[in-house]
Amino acid sequence: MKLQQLRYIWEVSKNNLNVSATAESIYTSQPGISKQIRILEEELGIPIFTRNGKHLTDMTPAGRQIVSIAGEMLMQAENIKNIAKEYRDESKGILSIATTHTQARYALPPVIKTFMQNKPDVSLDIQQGTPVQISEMVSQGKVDLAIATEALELFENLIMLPCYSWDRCILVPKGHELTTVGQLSLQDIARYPLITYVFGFTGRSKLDDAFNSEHLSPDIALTAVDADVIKTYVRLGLGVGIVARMAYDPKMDADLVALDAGHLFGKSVTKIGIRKDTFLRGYMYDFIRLFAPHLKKDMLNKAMELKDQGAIDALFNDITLPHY
Amino acid sequence: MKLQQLRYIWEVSKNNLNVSATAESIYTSQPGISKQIRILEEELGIPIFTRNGKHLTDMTPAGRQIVSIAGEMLMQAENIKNIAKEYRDESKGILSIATTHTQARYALPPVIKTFMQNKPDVSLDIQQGTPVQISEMVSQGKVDLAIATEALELFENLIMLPCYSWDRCILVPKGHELTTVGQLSLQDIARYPLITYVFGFTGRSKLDDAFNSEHLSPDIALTAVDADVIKTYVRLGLGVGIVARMAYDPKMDADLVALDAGHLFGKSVTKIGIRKDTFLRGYMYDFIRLFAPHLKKDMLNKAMELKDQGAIDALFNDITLPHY
DNA sequence: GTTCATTACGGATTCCGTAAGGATG
DNA sequence: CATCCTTACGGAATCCGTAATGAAC
Repeated sequence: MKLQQLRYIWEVSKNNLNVSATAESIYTSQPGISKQIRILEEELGIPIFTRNGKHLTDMTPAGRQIVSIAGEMLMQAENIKNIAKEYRDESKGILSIATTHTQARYALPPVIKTFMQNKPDVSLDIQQGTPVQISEMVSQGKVDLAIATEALELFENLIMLPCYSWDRCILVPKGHELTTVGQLSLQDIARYPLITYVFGFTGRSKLDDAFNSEHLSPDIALTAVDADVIKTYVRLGLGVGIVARMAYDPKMDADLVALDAGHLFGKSVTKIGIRKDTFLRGYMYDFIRLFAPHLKKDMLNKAMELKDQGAIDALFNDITLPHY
Repeated sequence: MKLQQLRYIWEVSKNNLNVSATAESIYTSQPGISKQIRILEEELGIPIFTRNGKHLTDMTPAGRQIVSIAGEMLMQAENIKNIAKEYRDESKGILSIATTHTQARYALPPVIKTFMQNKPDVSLDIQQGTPVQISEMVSQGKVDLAIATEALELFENLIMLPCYSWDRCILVPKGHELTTVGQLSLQDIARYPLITYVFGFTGRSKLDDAFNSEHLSPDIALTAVDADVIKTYVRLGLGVGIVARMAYDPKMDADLVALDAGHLFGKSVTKIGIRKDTFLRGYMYDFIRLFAPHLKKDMLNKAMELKDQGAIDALFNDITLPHY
């Protein structure tokens, strides 16, 4: 059994059982992979993949278990390499983060600015995607961290660390009728066409829940994946925007008014997702600490050791998160 | 990075950093190991071992972490092989158990007899040793299971499953004065020279605790690692024996009298120790079930998933163990 | 002087590429 | 017939043994 062989079965399983595509994605030859898989199956004495003639059609039950363990082993191999890198030069390295537009645009900039000043030898790699995409990326080890409000819970090999809570505000152009209403109600808002996030983005589900629980079916006129787009259409007078509060910038958005809506939709919590059993490099601790000051190194270690999300959540029970 | 290289550093670390001895123990050449370790260190860019000239003297901090992960990876490689074996032929295999004389001689025979009848294609390999030795064996993956009352808690990569509780009895020759006493007290016993287990064996510590708490310092005339030896000396009239109750066989030991001593020393619990994250073959579940009927497959899986001994103990809180 | 790790070197094996072959849909 | 996996084959790299070297205790 070779690590290389384990990598091949792992990669093939992540590429829809297509060996040719796998070969391309990892820059090697297709017969090479095919051969090594055969050798491994030979050594183990069982097939890992089921074949129909010359096509891989599925995985055997044993194959599934084996591939899953292989995945863990590959991660541990990465961990060993990272430990070595950390001891070689703890200031140098790469920090790759997958996140959503909302975070990258509104929550991360100050953190990243400070981080880059503090750790000039760490190069930052920020990937952007949908919540599901970024969760998958961190789950497969393609990035070190994911930062998101949604979807992280879908991958059970991740642990989630609460970072900050936030609520929403209503955006209207200056002079809009709603600015004259005191405390807004859902009914007030539901009278207007709404512009907000696409489903699955930036706490959109909380928003739907709130309207549903009051049996309102508002007119969602337009949805977008990010607040910049939403603001643009609010400016055009196409409707009332509902965005995360941190997306409203009093200076840049002086032509808009942000009305309080925290009481209408409740708080959402943005979390960092990390793959269980990952070796964290020193600068990763620092970055996390910058982003969420309550996540001190020992707190983080404690959370990483607990493999159970319930136990991790309990850890944070009596901590008040920063709120925006 | 090769699995072979990881195996080498792991084995060297388990052989007092002696490469020559390691080479012999795993039947390969010493320069081969030396070379591969150098190549690995070269690839990682850091030393794993510290050297004084040509002698390995210690491990670097990074090396310790790396070797520890390497150990986990090697276990996972074993797990993959075992999964394959299980699917190839679930009836065939080897079950290796490390245990103490007391278990092998008194607790295991009926279990093993039944098991061998049920699973004729599984060959049993019973290793005997001191509690510390057998705990170490299972901790290093040299056997599948350890069965013992003591020492398992010393190795933190093991989980312990309570199997049965037992207490002690006092052995005297027929007609001995003590047989006329009704309910025995520690004082009664402490008047005679005692013959019992060597320290570290078969719950010996509980025994010392009991005497200490009454400020008695009995005359321990003779200690032995097993009850058969103890009985022999009791027969010679050299003293009063204190052994585990299951070591008294009314038929074979008809010339001796067993006096109740459960109230004097309290219960001990015999446990099965298994390395965390081990893949258990089907017949292993069956064996454990035979030995400890309350350890059903789902119960066992639940316990194996919890990595924390405290949580495992909680699982068994409301279960009454079989008692001997 | 014995124990122990490293270096040197050669043969066997393994790995991985290209090219050709055969099955599937 | 386009896609995809397997087989065939050859060159390069790797692995692992023996023998020789040199440092540590």
